[in-house]
Order: sequence, then C-alpha cells, then structure tokens
Amino acid sequence: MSHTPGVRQAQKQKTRQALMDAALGLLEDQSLSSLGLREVTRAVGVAPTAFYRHFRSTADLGVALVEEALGSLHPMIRTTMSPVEDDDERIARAVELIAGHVAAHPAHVRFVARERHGGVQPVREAIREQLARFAEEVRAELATDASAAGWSDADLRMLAGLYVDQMLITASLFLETLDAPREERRRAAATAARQLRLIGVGRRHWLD
Amino acid sequence: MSHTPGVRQAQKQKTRQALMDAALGLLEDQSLSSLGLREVTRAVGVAPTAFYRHFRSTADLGVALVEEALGSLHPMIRTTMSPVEDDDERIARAVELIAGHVAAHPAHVRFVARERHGGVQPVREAIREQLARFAEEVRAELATDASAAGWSDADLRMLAGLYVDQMLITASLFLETLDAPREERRRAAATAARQLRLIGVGRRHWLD
DNA sequence: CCATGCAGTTAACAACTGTTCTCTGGAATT
DNA sequence: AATTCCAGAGAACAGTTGTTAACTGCATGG
Repeated sequence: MSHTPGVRQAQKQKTRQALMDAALGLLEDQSLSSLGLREVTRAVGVAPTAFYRHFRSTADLGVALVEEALGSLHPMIRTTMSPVEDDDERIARAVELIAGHVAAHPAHVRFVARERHGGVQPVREAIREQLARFAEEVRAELATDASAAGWSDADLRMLAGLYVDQMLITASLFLETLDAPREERRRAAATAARQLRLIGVGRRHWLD
Repeated sequence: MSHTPGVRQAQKQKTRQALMDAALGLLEDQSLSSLGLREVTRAVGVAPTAFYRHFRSTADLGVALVEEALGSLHPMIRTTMSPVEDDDERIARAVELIAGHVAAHPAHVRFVARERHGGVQPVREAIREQLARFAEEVRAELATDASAAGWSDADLRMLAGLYVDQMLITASLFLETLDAPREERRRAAATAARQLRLIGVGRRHWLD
C-alpha cells in the first residue's frame, strides 16, 4: 500500500501541510473550537470544499497538529536525561533546551498549551495521550538511574508526571516572555532552574 | 453613588448573573473564543440586544467570570497554609480542600484551566493577575514560617509559584476524574499528595 | 403625581458559517 | 492509447453571527 512515488500524492501532502500551517498561524489569537474551516482554506488560497479531501473537520486537523507538535519530540527525552554528570549542569541544559524549542517552534508550543485543556475533546485526548507517553519514557529513564533504588513504582510515576508538567509550565512561561525585555526572560529561566533544583533536592532526600 | 436599594438594580444583577451562569454552562464543551453572544442570550431566554446592557462583548463576560471564579478564593489561601502542625496532615487537608472545591464548582475550575492559556487576551491577563495575587499571598505566608529563615526573596517567590501551579494542576486533574471510578479518583488524590510531599522534602533540605 | 432613566424588545442588515452536489483537468493505471 | 481515479473548483443551501436603530413599559427621583 502507498507504493506510489507519484507527483499526485506529493502535491496532496503539500496542500495538507499548507492547511496545517495556516491553521497554526490563525490559532495565534483564538482557540481551536472557534477556528472555521473556511477561514483556513481562505488563508491557503484554496476552495472550502478542498478541506474535506484532507480532514473530516477542524477537530481532525487539530489532532494532526498534536502529532506534528509532540510526536517528533520523543527523541529529545532520552538525550535530555541520560548524559548525567553534574546535576546543576543537567538542569541548565534542560532549561536551555526548552527555551530553544520554544524559540524555534512558538506556535506549536502555544497550540499544545492552549488546547491541552481546550474545548475540543478529541484534541485534549490526543495531547493527554502524548503527555502520558512522555511521562512513561521519563519514568523508564528514571528507573535506570542509580538514585532510584528503593523507589516504588508509584513514586517513580509521580516524579515523572511532575517533570512533564513542569516542562510544560516552563515552556509556556518562556512563550509568554518571548517578546519581553531580555532581563525578564533571564529571570524566567532562573526561576525555572530554581524550581527544577528544588524538585531535585526533594528527590535526593525522598527516602528519609 | 449606588445608594439605590431598588428593585431595579436587583433585577438587573439577576439577569447579569443569569447570563454568566448560562455562559459558564455553555463553556463546558467549547472555549470562550467560540462563545457567541446570541448563544448566551438564547440560553437565558432574553433578547440578543439585552446582552449589551451588561457586557461590551463575550470577552468582557469572560473577565467577569474570572473575578467570580478566583476573586472569592483568596480567603482560602490563609486558612490552607496557617494551621500547621503535622506536615502530612496539612498536605492531606490541602488536597481534600482542592478536591472539595472542584466538586463544588467544577465549571469554574474548568473555565480557569481552559482560559488560562486560551485564545482571549484580556481573559488570559485577568487570570494571570489573579494567580499572581495568589502567589504573592502564598509568598507572604511562607515568609512568616520559621522554616523560611535564610531563604532569599527570589527563592520564596519561586516556591510560591510552584505551589500555585501545583494547585491548578491538581484541580484540573481532579476535574478530569470527576466522573471516573472511585478507585481512579483515589489514585489521583494519592499522586497529588505525593507530589506535594516531594516539594515539602525539597523545601526542608533547600539550604544544604 | 408626573417626568425621566433605563432594562429589555423587536426588526432588520450584511456577512459569515458548514455541508451538499456537480463538474473538471490531469496524473495514475491498465 | 484508452480508461479510471481523485484533488480541487464552483455554485448554491439554510442557518447563524454581531451590531444598528427605534420602540415600550415600568421603577425611580423630583
């Protein structure tokens, strides 16, 4: 199946991507639940009916955007957590990595933060699923760490969830300070690092 | 000014409240940015134009909802944090208090969680402002605590922010499990308590 | 008791929405 | 070379939207 190298399929995916890009742009100052199908096709310069060739509805489009925004992010988890030496060094790298990702893909980050609790159920579900996958990956990584000896599975899951939530909080904080004075961005990074450090301290003394 | 005990003003506030209640109900499965003014008036059983007697726009309605949802919540802060004796006891009480609030006002909690990063700028701003007030109140309360000796102001603010974010995360977690099996709700509460305990541990060993 | 203020109504507007059916041109298959 | 397939266009539909203007009736303040 899909053994077609064709020009046909290529062009189709091109307009599909154009629809997704246009939608992401329009979602800068509105929620998915108010995004109109005509609005999107108009921005791309295509007939409204063409939309149906790619998506059943704007909710469907939203689910595809979740995959695009979070699906390709999983490799980052391992590289963030594995090269451990100095703890403060790792925290600094993690914060930098998040800041870099937000700067590189602000629209994606905004979309996820906004629609995580947004008004479109299938999209909420898709995000929840992806974040659960992240948490599971973090948990697995934590389990290999030497400092996790004696931790119950529930405790590991708890910590993994805390890290994932913290990652999202930090990302949306950076998003808010994207076009803010340099000083404010620096303070945001400092706060994020401090919070991660406190979690790290709690982690070290958990088994007392 | 407003020395009117009148029946007039009373009736006005009554329909104003009806508009806000109806809006809150309609926002159960959509975002504020897609909420139509006519939709709200229709739910109340009033002419569309009557809306303008109370609100400039649905965004304006949203800001009023923020006040209603968060404004009356400030007294809770002090009572949550002051009667300290046993730490685990305090955590249990805090989690119970959040769970109770979510059960009593699910629509308000959903609204705040959804619109905190939602598509309507003035509403985001209003929520940010209220949460900043919460964080400041928590910081002030933390500063009076004996265990905060030697903490820098930035550290206190960091911890206060962490607590506020955690409160919101916990609330929205409870919201998701509102009509879920009893067992799942119990696990959610356990996880929330565990996370608060880890933050507490980190807090106790912060100055090492 | 009368004049004013004002919450809510009615009617109408231009613009917009999602969805349907029919059609077309060119790539893909045979 | 003939045929099928299908991404996209075009037109039309019944509803919906926010906003305007002029109105009505009643509680209010003089």
